[in-house]
Amino acid sequence: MTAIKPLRADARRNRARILVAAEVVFVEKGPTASTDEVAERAGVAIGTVFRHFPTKKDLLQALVKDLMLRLTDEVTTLATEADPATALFDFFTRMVDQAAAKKTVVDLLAESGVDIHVAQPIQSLREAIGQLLTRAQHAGAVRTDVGLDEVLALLTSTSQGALHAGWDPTLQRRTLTILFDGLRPC
Amino acid sequence: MTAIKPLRADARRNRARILVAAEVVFVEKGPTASTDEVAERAGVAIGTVFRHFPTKKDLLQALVKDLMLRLTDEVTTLATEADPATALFDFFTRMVDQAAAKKTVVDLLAESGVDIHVAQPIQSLREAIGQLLTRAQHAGAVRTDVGLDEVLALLTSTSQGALHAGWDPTLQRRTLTILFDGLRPC
Amino acid sequence: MTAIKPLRADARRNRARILVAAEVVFVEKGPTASTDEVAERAGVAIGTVFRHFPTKKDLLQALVKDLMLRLTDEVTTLATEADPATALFDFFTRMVDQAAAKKTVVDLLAESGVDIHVAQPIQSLREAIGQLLTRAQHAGAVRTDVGLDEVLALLTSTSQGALHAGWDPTLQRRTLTILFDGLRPC
Amino acid sequence: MTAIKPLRADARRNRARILVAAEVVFVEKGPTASTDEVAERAGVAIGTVFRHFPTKKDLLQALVKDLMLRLTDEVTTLATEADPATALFDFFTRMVDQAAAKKTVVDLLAESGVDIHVAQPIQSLREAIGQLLTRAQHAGAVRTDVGLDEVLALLTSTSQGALHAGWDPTLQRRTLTILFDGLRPC
DNA sequence: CATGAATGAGGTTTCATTCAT
DNA sequence: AATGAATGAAACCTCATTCAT
Repeated sequence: MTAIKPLRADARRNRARILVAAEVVFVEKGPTASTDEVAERAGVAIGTVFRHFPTKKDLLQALVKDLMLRLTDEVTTLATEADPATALFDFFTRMVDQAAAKKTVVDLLAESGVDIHVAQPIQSLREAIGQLLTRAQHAGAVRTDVGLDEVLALLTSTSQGALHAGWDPTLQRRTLTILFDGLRPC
Repeated sequence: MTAIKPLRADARRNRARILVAAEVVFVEKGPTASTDEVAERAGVAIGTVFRHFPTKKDLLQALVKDLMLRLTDEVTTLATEADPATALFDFFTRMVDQAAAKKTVVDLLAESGVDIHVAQPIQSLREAIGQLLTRAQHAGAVRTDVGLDEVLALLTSTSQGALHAGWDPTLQRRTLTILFDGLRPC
Repeated sequence: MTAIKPLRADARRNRARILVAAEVVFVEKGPTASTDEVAERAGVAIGTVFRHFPTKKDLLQALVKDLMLRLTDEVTTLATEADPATALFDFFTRMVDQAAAKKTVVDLLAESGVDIHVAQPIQSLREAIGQLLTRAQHAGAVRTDVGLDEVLALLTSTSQGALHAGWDPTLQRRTLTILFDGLRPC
Repeated sequence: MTAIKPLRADARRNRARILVAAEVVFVEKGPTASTDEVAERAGVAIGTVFRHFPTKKDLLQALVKDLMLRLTDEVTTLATEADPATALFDFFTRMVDQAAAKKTVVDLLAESGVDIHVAQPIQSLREAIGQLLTRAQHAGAVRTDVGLDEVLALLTSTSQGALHAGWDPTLQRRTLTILFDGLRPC
């Protein structure tokens, strides 16, 4: 149980602005973009960035954690509210779309050799996606011999692939179609 | 048409050693590894690296070009000698295996924001893979409504995905199986 | 004549705690230790340190002043109550002992380029030691051609020397013995 | 046995210039002076300083080592050529004089928390001074119950003491006189 | 008065690239 | 052509000091 110290209003505001700025900057220039640039974009001084994230690594990790939490929320909603037969495919599609629009932080993480110490958020996401899969299988929309690991592997691969040049939306659909056909019972 | 100046024997030897060293180093540490380290590993002085490749970018591009040529050779052989029905899947599998073993240079390229000026080698590779695909389709092993672009997209995605932690060989096979099922006629 | 504003009870308490903390921290890490660390050790916020001591320099100076006052007290007691023939040597010995135990603030001062504006406390200490010397000379324990300046010079030198590695207590005694022999009449 | 790689002429020249500049700068401003300033004074770029001394610590240590070597030379000359009865006192006096003229690097070292890894040069110096002492004792100029450790302790103390404000040359002589009286047989 | 977040100059260090040897 | 020292911009990070809460 970690007692999280409540931050002062301005500090919390700055923390948020830094994370937003960091996402934008790193998405644009990759994880080698300078911390200075993040600070400038966030409209704070460089020292403020380092007060909140003592290391660049810490900043990247916080970014990942954040993204994971947002994703988990989204997936959980789908898992409880959407049509089981299509929810997994919908999520898959949405994720790849997002990845294509901006270099995901999952990617940043992979590229910058950050040691993953965000186990818990990742675990939550994994479980949420697991629900999607199970429900899709119960609904007969996905083969029962497909495991969560394969789904995740395909998801991350395709998301990252979508980042690279030359994937127009049409190509994405066609690629996903092939994948989905592989996942379907027949 | 560029007239290629014939290099002195020792110069050509050095060029080769640098490329080998660069591949090893960048595979190990990612594209942010220092050029110094490449030089040391190649057993030459840093100045020699820059004489052959005026820029780090140039070094990366040469690496990509090199890899493309090797891959094209391999694919061409498959396309003319192997069983049409399985050649595409074999190649696909082999490529993912290699990617899992070492960060491919395709990846390096993507990460370092290198402007792609290796059009020609890439084009050759593309065409060679196109042959594999066509022959597989003629042999009835692949759906005829699948295009070369989708195949390439899936190939690069999966290759890059294979780099990331947690893909044991078994997972790779299972993931590829799903993909291949998606590509097959039924 | 500076009218000293009476401080509120909590402010006075904080001031004292900061000084104690500063002595501990600077003794441990040298005068380059960060003011943050002093604040943390004192259990106050950084702003509180700067309210009491507008500058790091001020903090160092206050520390020196404090030490001088304590030393002067001690010497004055010796000068009025102890055996004249041994009081100087006793004091000398005690001071070197203390210096060996913890980096004196005199030393801190010297290292941090602080302009000496602690003239008055230093003057008092000087006079107190002067008394010790005079009385020792009257008692025939110290040569009469030795001046206060020399005594102070030897005192500070030896105190600082005692800080450096390799001065075990035995070596301190032997070194002081030589010094004292030099100070004695014959 | 460390094989010392012979440096290129310009590299050796730069190394020397950096050391000279460092001595000047650190003497003037203390060990907290910036490495940038050393570079500027040496007329080289900042990167050159760090090529020769990868860390500020390294630069300080090299400075110490250098000084030790020069001192050892000086002492050895005295030990073989000068009058045994006065050589020790001469050296002692000269060292204190130098210390008074410029903050010695021994002092810098002590202040900057540098781990001493200059054992060998220090040992040589120690031995050279030991010779001075032995010869002075044989010549009847120093008490035979005085050890090398005490002499060194007094030497470093007095040298450092001489750095601090208020030691005019006259005071130095008088202080040394007392010390020397303590060392002499009577 | 106390707090502690924000500031931003400045320090150390790295690294692609140039150039004298 | 090879060498490797020099360059210097830019990165990361620290810390004395200010100021809103």
